Amino acid sequence: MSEPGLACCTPLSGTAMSAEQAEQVAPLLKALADPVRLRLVSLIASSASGEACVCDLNDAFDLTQATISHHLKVLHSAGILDRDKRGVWVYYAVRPAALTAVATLFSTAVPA
Amino acid sequence: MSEPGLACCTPLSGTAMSAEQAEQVAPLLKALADPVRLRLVSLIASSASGEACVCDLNDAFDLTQATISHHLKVLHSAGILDRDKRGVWVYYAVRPAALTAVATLFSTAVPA
DNA sequence: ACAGGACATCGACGGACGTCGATGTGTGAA
DNA sequence: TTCACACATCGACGTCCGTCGATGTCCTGT
Repeated sequence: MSEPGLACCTPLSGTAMSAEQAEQVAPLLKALADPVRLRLVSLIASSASGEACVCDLNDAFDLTQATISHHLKVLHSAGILDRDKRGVWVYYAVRPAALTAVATLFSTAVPA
Repeated sequence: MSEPGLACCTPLSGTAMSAEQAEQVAPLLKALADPVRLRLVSLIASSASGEACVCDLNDAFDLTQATISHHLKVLHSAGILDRDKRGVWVYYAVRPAALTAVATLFSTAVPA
């Protein structure tokens, strides 16, 4: 780490994101930072009923059912998807609060 | 992959995100899906002049200068940060288009 | 009770990621 | 020219991630 001998530029004024806040938001972004999971969320969100069962999601990808189940588990654990077992089938729905949280984060981050 | 023998639910109507679009947006989110990089962007964005030099950013973390330089390179390669070498020091600035792209992505993804 | 289907879990594999110490590169001052 | 400094790059290490095949669990007909 460099010593604070001389000031070369502005001292980063204003209230930036705290370390705790960053550690809290990063997992949410990490869950979305995957092409497959991004398409999964998009597919579910663009569905007419706002939800989708795993059987349809499986057919939309050239991936194993185990892999899709894994991705859905990641999205569910991150609080992005709601899980609802109805009989034999399992329906996933997008939790709007999670996505709007990300949207507001980046819309308020840049004041321009 | 399951055979489309019987329709169990809605066929995922509406225009969802394409595979190419997902492959294009995912790296941008992956670059932001890290607590350190999130704080870096936040620090630069909340700076009074809208930019920050690496020397100040180094002091804000308990990490090696090599690690900070690596994170800045990732953010720069993803098109999130602009790099401007001015004499001995290097200044990084947030590219607003990248952040607003993410914001609009998630604000339009959920129609509610 | 039994069989079959829908989905989750497990264990394993290859590759990518975050971090570090060491070294390289370019700039300004003495 | 020589030195010190700011920053980038390199090589290496441990860990996490995406994907798979195999297996387990739960539900529903028959």
